[in-house]
Amino acid sequence: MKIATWNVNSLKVRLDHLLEWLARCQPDAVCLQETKTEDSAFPAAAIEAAGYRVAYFGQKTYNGVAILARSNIESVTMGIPGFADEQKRVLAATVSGVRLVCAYVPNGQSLESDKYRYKLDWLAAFTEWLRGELVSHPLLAVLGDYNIAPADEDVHDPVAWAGQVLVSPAEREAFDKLRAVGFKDSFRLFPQPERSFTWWDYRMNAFRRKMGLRIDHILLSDALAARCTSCMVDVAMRALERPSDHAPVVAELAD
DNA sequence: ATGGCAGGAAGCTCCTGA
Repeated sequence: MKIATWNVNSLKVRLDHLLEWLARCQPDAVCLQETKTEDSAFPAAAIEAAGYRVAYFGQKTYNGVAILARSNIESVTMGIPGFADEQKRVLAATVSGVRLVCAYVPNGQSLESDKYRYKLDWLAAFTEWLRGELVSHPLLAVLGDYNIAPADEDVHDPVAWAGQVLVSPAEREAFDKLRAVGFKDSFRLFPQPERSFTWWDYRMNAFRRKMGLRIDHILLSDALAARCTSCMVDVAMRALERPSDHAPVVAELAD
């Protein structure tokens, strides 16, 4: 089973890229973030024509998540239970017996921002929810845009980024705490190229200059990590004309 | 020290993202 996560930065703008990528990559399940699309405008027909079923939880302008799968999408839940949130950032579903959580973690904007406090509160609620989910769903994968670069090797210039949002100690502690619930960062289960990133700023030719961050992740429960045979970043998607600023991350699970 | 690129909504400019 091939599972993937991709922040598309507007599904409307990226639909052609998505369809081409589905045909080339042939993932069994995909978690999308930043669809920026109201449910009434979700391009379900085009995606279904490509052989995928869809579940979506979106809003206008900001946020929005979706799960695509080649087999049935079951037991769909939206949001973090018990955490009041106007922003549509979490969608969970079961596909082929695997529980998938699609997450768009808040950005935080800056350490001084109210949005940073929201990010940390959000991560605390997310982590406690997943602690329970792991008990009821041992085959659990949490895929998404975490907006956290877990370690300095995930940052093109750790000195320049030190103390900023996406790399701050409190955010990394929150990521470590989530991992400690019982997840492995699938990307780090395998040797990887140096300077592997999943996001590059649109400005300053950041992609061409390899100035990126690794902030999109596929976390796997121990039972799924034991079945994981590969994890890679599909960098080619960032090199296209009018790309998303994020590249997909793809993991393979043995049957 | 600042803005830089992109998308969306609104509407000819601003907010947000990361």
